[in-house]
Amino acid sequence: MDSDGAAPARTRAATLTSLAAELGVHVSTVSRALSDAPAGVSTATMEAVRRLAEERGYRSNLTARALRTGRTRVLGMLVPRLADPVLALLHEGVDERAIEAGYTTVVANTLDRADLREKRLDLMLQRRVDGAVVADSLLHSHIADQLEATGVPHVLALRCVPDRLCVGTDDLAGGRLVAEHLLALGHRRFGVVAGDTRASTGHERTVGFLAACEEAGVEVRPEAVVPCLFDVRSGAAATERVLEAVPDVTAIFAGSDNVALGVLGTLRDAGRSVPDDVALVGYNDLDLAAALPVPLTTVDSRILEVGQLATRMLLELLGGGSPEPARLAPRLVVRASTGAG
Amino acid sequence: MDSDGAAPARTRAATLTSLAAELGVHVSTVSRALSDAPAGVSTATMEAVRRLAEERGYRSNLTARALRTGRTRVLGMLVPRLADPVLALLHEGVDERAIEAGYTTVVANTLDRADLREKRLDLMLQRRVDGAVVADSLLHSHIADQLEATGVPHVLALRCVPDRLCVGTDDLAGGRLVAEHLLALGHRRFGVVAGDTRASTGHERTVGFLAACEEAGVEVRPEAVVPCLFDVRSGAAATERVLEAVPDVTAIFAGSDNVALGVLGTLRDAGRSVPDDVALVGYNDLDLAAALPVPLTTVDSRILEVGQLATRMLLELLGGGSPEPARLAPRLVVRASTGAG
DNA sequence: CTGAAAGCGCTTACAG
DNA sequence: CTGAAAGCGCTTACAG
Repeated sequence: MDSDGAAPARTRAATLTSLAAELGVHVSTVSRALSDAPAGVSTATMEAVRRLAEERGYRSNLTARALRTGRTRVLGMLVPRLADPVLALLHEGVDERAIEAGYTTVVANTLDRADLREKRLDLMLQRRVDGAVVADSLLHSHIADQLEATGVPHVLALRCVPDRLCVGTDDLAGGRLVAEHLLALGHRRFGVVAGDTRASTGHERTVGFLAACEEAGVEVRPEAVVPCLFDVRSGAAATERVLEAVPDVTAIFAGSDNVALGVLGTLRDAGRSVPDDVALVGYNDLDLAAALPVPLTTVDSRILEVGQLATRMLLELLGGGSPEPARLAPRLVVRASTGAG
Repeated sequence: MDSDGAAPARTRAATLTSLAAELGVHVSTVSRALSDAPAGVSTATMEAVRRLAEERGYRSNLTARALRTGRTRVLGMLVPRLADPVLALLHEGVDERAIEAGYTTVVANTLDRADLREKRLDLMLQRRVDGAVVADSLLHSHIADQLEATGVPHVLALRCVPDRLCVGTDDLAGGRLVAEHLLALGHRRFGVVAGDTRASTGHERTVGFLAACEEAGVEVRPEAVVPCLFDVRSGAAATERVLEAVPDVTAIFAGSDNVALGVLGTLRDAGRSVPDDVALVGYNDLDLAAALPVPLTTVDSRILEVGQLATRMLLELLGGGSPEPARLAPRLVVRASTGAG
């Protein structure tokens, strides 16, 4: 560390004005010469300006530019929790496309708490984000309305809300895929560790699953469907209740891969093996699903694509377009946890 | 979506100037009345100003404030990849403390690639971040020097570099803990799936492990130590080489829990069970370690605390202080994958 | 092709 | 306690 004593007096950063002064031209000339699409600037001055800018290590001040142009080129992103691998992946898709388009992404954890969400959203608005990707919607909350009221352009991602611009996976179809797979294998006694049914994801996956069961004439008792948070611990606890409700369960549908990990732990502690005693299906197809000692059958929910598409739609919105809501088709990925392989 | 036709002409956002005009006072008065520590403002005007601000939904423009004050109150964060749960956790610690202190965090993935790192860092500097937390350092790269050259205050986190302000875990000690644990269990034939040894984390964990083995008079052949990336797939591939080098291996040290997941997959495919045939130890103690069907012995590397501390140090730096580098003590967490329980 | 001016929204010494 | 002015660094019509 600074073992060489006091930091050297940091030289003031170069500005358009300082460059202009040094070159003896007007600041507006420098601005034009350095702009992405230089219009009406002689090649000679352009070269001179760019050379000096390079030499002085000039870096444009995006704060000043934002104030002047009224556009920050910053996109906000609201997520329940970025440390959840599903949201991390979504963020990756969003950020990738944002960067490509010259935008910076700012992400905030809201932990599905209204108070935090409000604070973080407020801060984003103070920072004047040009738009927002919102991935923490709950079905019966007012977040979508609040957002609408702020007037900031936004698109919901992953978790949808009726009648709102949203991009997600078709979770109803995903739930159906799981049920059809398990029914085809001959299973009839089901448990559902549903994940968070306040969110459209957990809700629709469960509804799709149950609908397919009903159509097949297979009853799933209400007590066999237990909601929980989308994390390992909560999934493990919910599984205990499922086992109480359906002691002779032969197949469990978990609302996410993380939840499935919790299910796995509880089954292990209960002395039941997968898939011999109980078949297990997760959701999302995270990396870990394939890596588990017993690879997990799951549904590829195309999170990365959802993130990319959400950004594309948001940018379209910012450009004055009217993007259509979208639901990507989920894909069943069969592995050993349902007896295959 | 906007089924109700064209968006309503969005009313221009309130500004200090618009509030001042409406109240018939000077803009500077409004600014003072709304400041966090209002100095020299009558209670009457303060109340009037705040009431109107509330009514008009005034939100201060942080972009303008930043330009004026020369401080953005934004902290940058450079990580290899946020979708890696270790970095996601680090970010959580950083962001938590940053928010508390009134700062916003901006994070960028550099994928351990020099070109991306340079681009993302440059963008951060154009955004005039007040400081940066750097978690993507490599031992023999020039990133630390480049950062120093930019003059932006920064602290390295997790991955350290000699003679630089850094906060991380004592990975030498962590590697030793693992070796001592396995030696005490009687193991003598080791494999190391080291993770990325270009980073201090992977490097020091391995060096600590080998040093403890050597002191115990136990030889670990060079071919038994295989570096890889800190992800599942790369860990799985490296394990194959370890098994070739030491066919009768009885214990494997993985440089991270994710790498351990890869090891697990390869052992499974090779028909070797954990812990009966091979004992396995990971590193980081992510949530998934405890949740695995065979719970994973690992080292708690206190990632969240590292992130919190890194921010604390950075803020201290910004305040003119001279924080000391820090290395948190790691803790061994013994579970079934090494035969316990 | 270049210059001069205005202004984005704020804060902060400086007067009074 | 309040007002008036300056200025952060930029961009963009408007002249010439």
